[in-house]
Amino acid sequence: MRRYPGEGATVATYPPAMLMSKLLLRTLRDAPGDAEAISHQLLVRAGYIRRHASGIYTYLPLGWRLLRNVERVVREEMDAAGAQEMLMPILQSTEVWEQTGRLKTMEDILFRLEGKGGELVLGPTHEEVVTATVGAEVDSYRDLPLNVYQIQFKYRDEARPRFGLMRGREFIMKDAYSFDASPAGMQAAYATMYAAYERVFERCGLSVTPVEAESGAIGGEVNHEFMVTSPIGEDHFVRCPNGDYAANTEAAVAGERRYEGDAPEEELIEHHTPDSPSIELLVQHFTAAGRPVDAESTLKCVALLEEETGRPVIVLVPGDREARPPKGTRPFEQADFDAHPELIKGYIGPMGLQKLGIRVLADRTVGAPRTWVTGANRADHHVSGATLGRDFEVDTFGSFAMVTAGDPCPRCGEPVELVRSVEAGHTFQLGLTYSTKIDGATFLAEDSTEQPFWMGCYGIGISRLPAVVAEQHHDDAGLIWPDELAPFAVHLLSLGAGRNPDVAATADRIYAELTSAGLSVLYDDRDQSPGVKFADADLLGMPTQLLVGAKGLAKGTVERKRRRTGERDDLPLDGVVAALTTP
RNA sequence: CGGGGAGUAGCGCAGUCCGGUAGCGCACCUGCUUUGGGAGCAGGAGGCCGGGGGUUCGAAUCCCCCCUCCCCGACCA
Repeated sequence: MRRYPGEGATVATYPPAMLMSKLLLRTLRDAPGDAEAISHQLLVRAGYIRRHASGIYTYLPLGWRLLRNVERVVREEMDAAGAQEMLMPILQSTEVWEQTGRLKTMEDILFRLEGKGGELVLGPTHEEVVTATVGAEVDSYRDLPLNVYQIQFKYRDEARPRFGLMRGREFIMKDAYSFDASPAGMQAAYATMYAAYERVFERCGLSVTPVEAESGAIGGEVNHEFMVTSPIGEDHFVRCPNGDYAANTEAAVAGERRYEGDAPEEELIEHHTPDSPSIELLVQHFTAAGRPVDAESTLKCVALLEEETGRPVIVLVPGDREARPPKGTRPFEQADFDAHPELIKGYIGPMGLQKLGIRVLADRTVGAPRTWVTGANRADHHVSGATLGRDFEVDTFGSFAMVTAGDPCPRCGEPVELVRSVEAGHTFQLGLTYSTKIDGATFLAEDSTEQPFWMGCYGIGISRLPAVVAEQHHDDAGLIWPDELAPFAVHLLSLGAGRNPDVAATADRIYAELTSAGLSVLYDDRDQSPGVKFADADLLGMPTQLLVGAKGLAKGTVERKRRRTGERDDLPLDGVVAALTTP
C-alpha cells in the first residue's frame, strides 16, 4: 500500500496473477453433475470456466488466457491471409434483418428486444451488418477485393445448449467476409481462407477434415465444414477410407451400383392396409397379417415440390433409408397434398405416375433386382410384388438417399464410413445472396455498370475450440494443452518450500528468471503438499512442469516433466532458462 | 417442441417411500503435526432443502401449480 497523493487514502497494489496463491482458481475433485462431456468436466474441474446459466459461461482467468491464445492464433492467420480486423455491433437493428428475410427464417433462435428507438436483435451472425457496412463504404471495383473479420460474441437462443462450451446461447466466433468483383475473385478469396483455416486448426493441435456441405440457412453454393472427429460431435460426416471423399451427411452422395440378375417373379397384389401411412406402421401391419416384411423391402415414395415450376416429383428410396431431396425441391406440406388429390399421403406408389405428369426419381438402390411392398395410390391400400420395369418406371436414377456406412464412395466405389464429428469451422461462397438483398451492397465496375458484391463468409467457433481441443487432448489426470494454446508455457512447482528456505528461494529465483526471459510461468507458490500440487498441475495441463524440491537441490538440479509424454529430465540449476528457451 | 431424469452448503452425494433436532465426503477458517503424487488430529463457519400455494399440531419428506438444470429425439450458419 502506498499513499495516494494529497489524500489520506491508500492505493491497493494487487499481487501478480501468475502466482497460484493469488490466482482466482479453485479446482474441483468432482465434476458437477450437469457436465456430461469429458472436456466440459475437465474445464470446470480445472477452474477454466463456470456456468452462469444454460449455455452461458464465465471464463475465469485461466480460461480467458486460453481463449486469448486461440484468438491470437486465429488473428495471426487471418492477418497473414490479408483480412482486416474490425468490430461490429452485437445489438443490431431489425431493419437489415427484414431486408434479407432472416428475421423470419431465423426467428427460432433470435434474441429480440425492445429498445427505446425501435426493435433490436442480438446478432446471431453478421452477414447483414457487414454487407450493409461495406456496401456503404465501398463504391468502386478499385477498392476490391476486400476481406474483413471480427472476433465477437454471438447470441442464439438454441433449442438445446449442450456439452458446456460446445453449443452455447452466447459464444464467441471469428467471422470473416470477403468482397469481390467477380466469381473468380470470390473463388480465389475462398481458396486463401480455406488454406488459412487448415493452418489455424493445425496450430491448435486439431486434425480436421474439410467436408463438402449443404449451405442451410446461410445461403450460397460451395461450402465446406471443417470437421473434427469427436465423441461429443453433433454431426456425422461420410468419409471414404481411401481419403478421396468426405462430405456432410446432408450433402453426401453415393457412387454407382451394379446389380445383376432379374427380379424374382412375383404377382402384383393389392392389400387392405388401413392406418398404415408410415413405413413402420406398414411393416407392423404386414407382420401382424402373417406376411412379415422388413423396412428394407418396402419402397418409400416421398412427394416433393419443385420450387421453380410448382410441380410435384416423387423420390423413391428403400423404406429403411432417409430420402435426400435434391436441390430446388422441398417436401410436400398438407396444402400440397390437398392440391394434388392423386397423391394420397401415406399410400403413394410409383405405379403410373408418369401418366399423371409426375416425374419419378429413384435412388440407385431401387435398381436392385427385387420386388417391393409399396403404396397402391388408393387410400388404405398397399401392394406387394411391385417390380421395376413391369409395374413402374423410373425417370432418373441418382443418389437420392442419405448416405449411410457401407454405401459406395462416389469417387472410388469403396464402402464409406460414417464418422461422428464437431464442426469447428465453416466456409461459404455466398455469391450474391446478401449483396442483392441489402440496400447499397453494390460497386461500380470497370465498365461503369453497377454490380453486387461477390461474397464469401468464413466462421470459426472460437469459444468452441477449447472444448474440442480438450476433448482430443487429455488423459486420466487432466488437460494437456498444445503449446500454442496453453494459458502458461511453464508450471513451476515448489515442493516443501514451507520447511525448506532453499527450495523457496530457488523457486522464487527461477520464477523471476523465466519471467524476465519472456516465458509465461504459472508459479505454484502455495503452501500445499506436493501431492496436491502435482495433481493440480496435471489437471491444469500446462505443457511443461518444473519441480523444485529438496531432492533435486541436493544434486543441484530441478526436474522437468513434460505433461504430454510424462517424460522427465533434470536441468542444472543455472541452465533452466537456457533449457526452456531453446527448443 | 416430444420423451426420460434431477434440483438438499462452493462441488459430489445421503435423507423423501413411511412427516417430528438437516447429515456425510471434498473444499473453506483456527491451531498443532506432516510434506516427491489429492496428509493427520482437534476445534469452527457455512442451508429460504429451486419457488409459490395447500394438507397437518408439525413438511426437505404428502398434494397442486410454476421455475431451473441434464440426457435422448426434433431443430441447428
